[in-house]
Amino acid sequence: MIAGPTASGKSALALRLAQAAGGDIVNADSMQLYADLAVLTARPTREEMLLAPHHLFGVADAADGWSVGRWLDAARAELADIARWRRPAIVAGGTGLYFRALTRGLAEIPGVPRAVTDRLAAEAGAAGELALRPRLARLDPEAEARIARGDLQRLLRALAVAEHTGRPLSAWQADTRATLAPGDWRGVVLEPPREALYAACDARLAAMFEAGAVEEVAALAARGLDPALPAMKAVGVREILAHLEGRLSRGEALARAQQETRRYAKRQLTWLRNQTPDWPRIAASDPDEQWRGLQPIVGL
RNA sequence: GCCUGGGUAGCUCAGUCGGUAGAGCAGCGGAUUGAAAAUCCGCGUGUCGGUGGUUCGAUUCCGCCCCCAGGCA
Repeated sequence: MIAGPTASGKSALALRLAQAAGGDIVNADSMQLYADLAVLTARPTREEMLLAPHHLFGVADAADGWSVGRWLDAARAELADIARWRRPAIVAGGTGLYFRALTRGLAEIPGVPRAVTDRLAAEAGAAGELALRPRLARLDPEAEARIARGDLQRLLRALAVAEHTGRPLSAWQADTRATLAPGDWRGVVLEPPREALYAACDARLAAMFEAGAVEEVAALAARGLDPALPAMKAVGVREILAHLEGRLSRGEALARAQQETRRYAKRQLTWLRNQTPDWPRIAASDPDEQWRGLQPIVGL
């Protein structure tokens, strides 16, 4: 498993490893899932994907919002398939929660119907967070205590699960078992110096604009999808949309998208630092150095 | 050269009737179990341009110097 912030070099390293080890690459990035966003999510190109088998890249439609659970099911199926061919699987991506679901597991909670979440969201809009908190405190005091004030997303999720399943979210979550056996995998984190990483983020966003990111978002916008869908919230979509609507110049949109990317990279670093402290680190930002750092870890 | 205004956090600025300073943005730290590129919480990070003087004490008052902007020559 190769984790790391955006623009740290995961894809290139995964490809190199796949070629050297005869392995398959499985995507662990929540946005590279969507077919509509090839440029803006820095998805591997067609040429790169021909160099080794790639799985779960661009397999979802933006109109269809995926979730950790859906990804986990798909990833398990792909991993089982790859194992059948006795090939090594290389899971690479930037979504920390996906790695967590794979290594530490994800609670098996029954799906909550759309009607329930819609109703709760409407209630939150009308009554506000403060009105819903006492309700959650009664149904799931543990979750209520844990969820920070203002975090409406988690509050509604906990409430939805408790009300719909009749069992507190914290109870479901306490049930979690690891998806993969501890000895079956190894993880590594790419952790380039902050300054180099931010420079790479900036350069890549500029390249994306040159490579058609604006046109890509224009096509996505033309579909008229629900702005609440995950794909509509990818970094850069919002900024480019503002540009297309004339609220930002192209240069301003680029600058803001670069800034949002840097912030995103920082959040990823925070996650990895605290959630995967036991995974070995590769601090280099140069691809060759990263490869040399990876070899002893995977025994090549 | 003269006049005026201004040099305070990375940036734009506020402020201190003399008791070592605070906003926004940027930045940093943290949380993270079906939206996770999401969502949320927390934190000022300073030779107050330099140098002398007055003072118990100067970023604040005074002198000189440097820099920036505008005006007059």
